Amino acid sequence: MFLGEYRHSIDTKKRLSVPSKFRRELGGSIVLTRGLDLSLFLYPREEWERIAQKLSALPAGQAATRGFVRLMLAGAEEIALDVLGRILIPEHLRTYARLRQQVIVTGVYNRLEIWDEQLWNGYKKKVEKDADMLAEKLGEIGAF
Amino acid sequence: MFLGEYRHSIDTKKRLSVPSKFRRELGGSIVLTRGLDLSLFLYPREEWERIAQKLSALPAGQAATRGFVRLMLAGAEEIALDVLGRILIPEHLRTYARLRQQVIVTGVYNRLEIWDEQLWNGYKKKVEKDADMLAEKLGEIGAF
DNA sequence: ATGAAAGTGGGGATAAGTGGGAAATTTAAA
DNA sequence: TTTAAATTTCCCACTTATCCCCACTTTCAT
Repeated sequence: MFLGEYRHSIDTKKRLSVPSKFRRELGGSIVLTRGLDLSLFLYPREEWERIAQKLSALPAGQAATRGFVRLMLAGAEEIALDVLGRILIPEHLRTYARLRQQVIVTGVYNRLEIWDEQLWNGYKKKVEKDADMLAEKLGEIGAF
Repeated sequence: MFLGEYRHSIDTKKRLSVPSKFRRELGGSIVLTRGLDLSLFLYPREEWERIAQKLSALPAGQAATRGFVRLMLAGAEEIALDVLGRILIPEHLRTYARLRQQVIVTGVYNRLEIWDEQLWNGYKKKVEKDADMLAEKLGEIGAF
């Protein structure tokens, strides 16, 4: 399980160090994808294959579903860590997530998320505001 | 599994580089076909044969189905990569997909898609608008 | 304080994408 | 049938991006 929040920077060559704590669990084969809320998701390959299989099994007849599947699959990239544990972030994904130099890498259960630092801070603030409501929901599902 | 999004250009001789990442998996024998939503599909030969078989197995009773199947099968061309990994796009397919100079080549699970850049950008925007619905879908299938 | 590990930065080799000339082939026209 | 035009194929060259390697700095733990 991935846990923790790290502040890293993207260098002039579009490289980003994956926090060393995560590298072992990620394994050698990694998939970087378009995530939710303007973030990117990083999965170990096996985990991603589970998702890709489900996506590809959705009915291709409906235009909306087709578009969705297309966006998710085309928005994914199989990438590799370089010798020093860095990844190269493709242009279209960097654009999608509005990544600038400072980014946040967080562990979220079965994946990592990559956020632009400012978006992350804004998102956190917004979520904290809703904390009370969230607490209620959590109670409902029997957490805590 | 084909994944990713690449921006390439068609040169004055109607040639298009296939992203090198895809070449190995495509193999030597390739089929280029009229796709859905004004794109072209590119399949490894074996994969295409599977699909052609499915298409031809559809009930031919309904005129609409018959027409669709005919269009898909008739629009297919077997093509080859040149020494540098480029394909030559036949006139009628280039016209169908409205390809200009800048095109996007995407990996979508078992095929590649070729889009005119502007059409692709417009399509992405349209699909992204439905992000909320998409997120719900994601929850439904247990992805993420 | 010291050593080891992690993050950051950059030079240079290699590969990929792009463009164009010229030979070879095909098509059309005379 | 021959000639001319157009298209395709093969080849080579240029530019840009990616990969590999090394080195410096910072952080953390001993």
